[in-house]
Amino acid sequence: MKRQTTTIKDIARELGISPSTVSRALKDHFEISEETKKAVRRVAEELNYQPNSLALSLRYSKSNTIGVIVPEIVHFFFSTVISGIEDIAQSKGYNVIITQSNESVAREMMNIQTLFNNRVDGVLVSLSKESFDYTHFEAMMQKGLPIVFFDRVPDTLNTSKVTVDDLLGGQQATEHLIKQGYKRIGHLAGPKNLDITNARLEGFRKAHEDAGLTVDEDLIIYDQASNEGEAYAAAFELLKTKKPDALFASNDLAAMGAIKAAQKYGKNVPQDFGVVGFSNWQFTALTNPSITTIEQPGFEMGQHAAELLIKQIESEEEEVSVESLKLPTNLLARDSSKKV
Amino acid sequence: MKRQTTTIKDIARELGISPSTVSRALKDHFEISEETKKAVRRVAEELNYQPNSLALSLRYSKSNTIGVIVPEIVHFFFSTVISGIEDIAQSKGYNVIITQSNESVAREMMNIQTLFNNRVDGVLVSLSKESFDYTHFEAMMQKGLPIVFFDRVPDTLNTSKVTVDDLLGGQQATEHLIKQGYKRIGHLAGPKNLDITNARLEGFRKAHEDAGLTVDEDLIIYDQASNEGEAYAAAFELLKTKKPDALFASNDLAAMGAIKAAQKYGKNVPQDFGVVGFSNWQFTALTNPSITTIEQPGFEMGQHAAELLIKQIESEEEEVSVESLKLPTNLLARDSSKKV
DNA sequence: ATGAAAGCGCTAACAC
DNA sequence: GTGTTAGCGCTTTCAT
Repeated sequence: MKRQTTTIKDIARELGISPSTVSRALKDHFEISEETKKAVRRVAEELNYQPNSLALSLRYSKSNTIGVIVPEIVHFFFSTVISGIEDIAQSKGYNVIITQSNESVAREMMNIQTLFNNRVDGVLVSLSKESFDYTHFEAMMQKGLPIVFFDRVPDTLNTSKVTVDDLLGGQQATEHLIKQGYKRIGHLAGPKNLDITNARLEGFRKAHEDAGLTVDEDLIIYDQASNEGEAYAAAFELLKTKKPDALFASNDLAAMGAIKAAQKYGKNVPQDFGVVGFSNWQFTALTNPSITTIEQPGFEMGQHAAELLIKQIESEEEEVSVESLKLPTNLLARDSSKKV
Repeated sequence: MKRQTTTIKDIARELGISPSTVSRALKDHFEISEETKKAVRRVAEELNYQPNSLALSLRYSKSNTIGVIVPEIVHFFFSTVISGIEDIAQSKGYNVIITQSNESVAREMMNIQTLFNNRVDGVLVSLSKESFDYTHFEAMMQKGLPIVFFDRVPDTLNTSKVTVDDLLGGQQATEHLIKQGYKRIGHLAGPKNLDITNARLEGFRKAHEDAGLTVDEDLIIYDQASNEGEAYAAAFELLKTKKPDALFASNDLAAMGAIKAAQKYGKNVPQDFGVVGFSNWQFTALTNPSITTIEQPGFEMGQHAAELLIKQIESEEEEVSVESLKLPTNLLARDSSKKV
């Protein structure tokens, strides 16, 4: 079925004037007589005229669309970010095209290419887990495509990024446990080579330092936190050999493992054993009242990333400004005071 | 920063031929000499030519983009549907623009208008809770915009719809409980005026009938299932007065309420009290091992909806074909056999 | 086998 | 104050 549309020409013909006059009248151009303007507006209304954005995009070489590449949409954190992106985009008159990499670099490369070909004005990217090489993004940026990264950002690329303040988060989490009276806090950390692992650990150390405590290095376990089972085993072993009185888990699955290990070990969580976990998955926070959660501000991240990108798109500067934002985390505390 | 692009003209200039020849060569037109084609392809490759999709869209009045309106993106079910939509769209060369209504009709009307103005080729819609009037969609459809509804569909509009087979789901859920040995099954139903409420109830009755059981109407509670607290109260009251041995909850929050009420009442779930709940939120299924869940096939729904829409978009017919699909639900059974 | 020209819908410099 | 024209990038009819 053919779509019926009225164009500027239709209005012009109707009124016996030229298309350019109509165009100007619709934009309230100062050289057009009030009379003509009124007439044009009336007819436009009558015929239910809607400007053709495709024509505009072509004319201005600007699509007013931004692209997004996320590892997966079906993920609480990323869909929250998308929501934040939508929020800003909408308010600034941009459409949002969502694509997902499914954690594959190949898909990621396809996506960025597709988005570029579809003339998006800029792209927001959170890297797939496989992405250690960023040349496909670099190439696009060199072609003049503005890209802002969020959450999972490239370490080397000189570009705008929005991330979570992991140091602060690590500190908040640890402080919380210390405040509850816990002193021997185990740490189920991520892989040693990851920036976030180290930032969170730094926060962990800082909190200890601030409280006048020393960190027992034996209580830090690296790279055993990628799933619940692994974390469970690591936590149980830790409990047996090093007797921590609380656990800091680097993600929510690890936190689940930690809790189960503590319970298995005879601990009462959260009454006599504290667990705090980073989460971008919301499940822990919502469903497990025993875990104190460090919440990642997804919506705000989306907002900030979109704002940065649009600023870059609309900037006249030849030289792109590079900004790095670190958003504060949020502590969702549970009542888990250690019984003294 | 200006975006550099090579156009067909650049290739033409480079080779000293006309743009139209280049265009034809690139489409492997039979009247172009093999020699020219080769040269064109070579230069296109060299200059990294990418067709301008905006120009194409304008030329063909087809954007190869479909719009989506969901109540909210941050919702397991809807993000799953979106994922399914992406899947099909991608494979058929369509972009997807996502918008959310945030459960407001006003936003919904804005969204459909925006999408229309942005020349999407068709739209997939799941209605907001506020939407009982569908004239804004009807108007668009009359203008020739293909629309396919999914999950929350309009009852009156004559249009393609994709939904879940609630009757089957209700039946599956009930059968499951009956098979476990439960005989007095309470039913926390939705509002009486909703189609899904009645379909699920019908399945509930059918399962009873098939098993030679009669339904005790007193065990059916309407419209007290919209949140956990409400459901809890209703379930507790039901337990006290009507002594059911199992509960069928019309959604996952209600299921949570039902479980808590049963536990409060001294029941052991799932050992001596069965609970089954519909879920499009996944939380129950993933996190509460006591609830048997009727899963709604989100991904498949997205796929089917997108397929239907694209078929409609690409159909040459003047008359749009209206199809209604009901997708089978999936029972995620838990081990909750009644101890006999 | 290839080129010139018109047009998708809109805008803006340049007429008058 | 309004019309004419050219052009955004591409395709396609009509010439040659």
